[in-house]
Amino acid sequence: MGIDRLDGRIIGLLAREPRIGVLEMSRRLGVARGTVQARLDRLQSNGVIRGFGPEVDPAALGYPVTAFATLEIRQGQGADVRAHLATVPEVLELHTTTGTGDMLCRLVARSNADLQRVIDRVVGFDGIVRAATAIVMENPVPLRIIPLVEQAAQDSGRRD
Amino acid sequence: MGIDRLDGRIIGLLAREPRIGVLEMSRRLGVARGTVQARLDRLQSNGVIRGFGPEVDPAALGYPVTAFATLEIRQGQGADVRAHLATVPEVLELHTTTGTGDMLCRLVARSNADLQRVIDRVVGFDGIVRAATAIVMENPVPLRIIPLVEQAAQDSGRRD
DNA sequence: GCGTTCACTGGGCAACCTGCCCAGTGGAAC
DNA sequence: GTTCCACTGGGCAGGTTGCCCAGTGAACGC
Repeated sequence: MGIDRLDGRIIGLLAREPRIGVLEMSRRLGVARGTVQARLDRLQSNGVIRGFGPEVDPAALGYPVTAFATLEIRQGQGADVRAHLATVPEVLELHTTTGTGDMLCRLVARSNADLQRVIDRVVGFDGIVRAATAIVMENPVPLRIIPLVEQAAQDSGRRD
Repeated sequence: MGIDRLDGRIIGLLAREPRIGVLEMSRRLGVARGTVQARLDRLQSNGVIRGFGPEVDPAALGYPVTAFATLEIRQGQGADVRAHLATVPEVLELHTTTGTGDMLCRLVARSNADLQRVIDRVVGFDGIVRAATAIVMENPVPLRIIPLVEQAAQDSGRRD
């Protein structure tokens, strides 16, 4: 567990120019191609790099509205609620949490009006007692990982 | 705006096998290579596909704890708070929202104890009045987009 | 000290894919 | 009917990948 500075630079390069290729990376980093290849293999088998899936923008797909819903679940209904929410395409992610609610989910919708439909579908299930929804207005910091990668690379002066 | 079924299948293929390449995709989808290439170009210039950055797992990086913090901001301090939070590597994303809080941010930390340090750093800023934190226990639905893509592809029988 | 292990280097090879080009076809819109 | 557009199927040079190898140097255990 943990990454060193070279790993950090590899991830940084990939994040900035995803289509860059192993050869070009080795040139930029000043190391042999085999080294970059080996590092990449290790990062992937480590699970540090989970994959290279396309980043799809829900807004461009016609779903410009994002919201977070805090759900309160009836005792013992957790599994059913999870299964139900997994069937709703507009539910982009779901977490179970400590705190006031029991679950937190990220929703998208075609419009504010459409959000009502989505929420109705989400809460239209027996195990859900209450839902509190917060609509996202701005997204000053979009989901990012580079600063954390750099932090992690700094923290460990280790080789692997 | 919007995608058709072929676009949906292209995104689906890419999501399942990100390293697949245009040629192999064209074979699987039974269309000409140029078609897939043109579709991909369009999806990217449309902004539907934002990129192909590596998906990095914070847990594998040594940050297994995730939390969501709802922040209450002093009037007129929004911009300063945004700038402050952007400098904290453990802040993975930040949204301004309607509802009880003014902002919602996703945090990671090395441990529950470390989370205290992160929260201290987050709220150790003048413009933040109050913070409510919910620690994530489980993540039954990890961030996903495919179901929504399929929904969007269904909805439009359109060519583009 | 001494041998082993491991990561990295720098090189080479065939196979494959990319980016780019082209002419031809079929359907839809005007 | 004409034009426009997406798609097809083909070809080409250049670059990249995946794989292999021997040699080097540093760290480790004995």
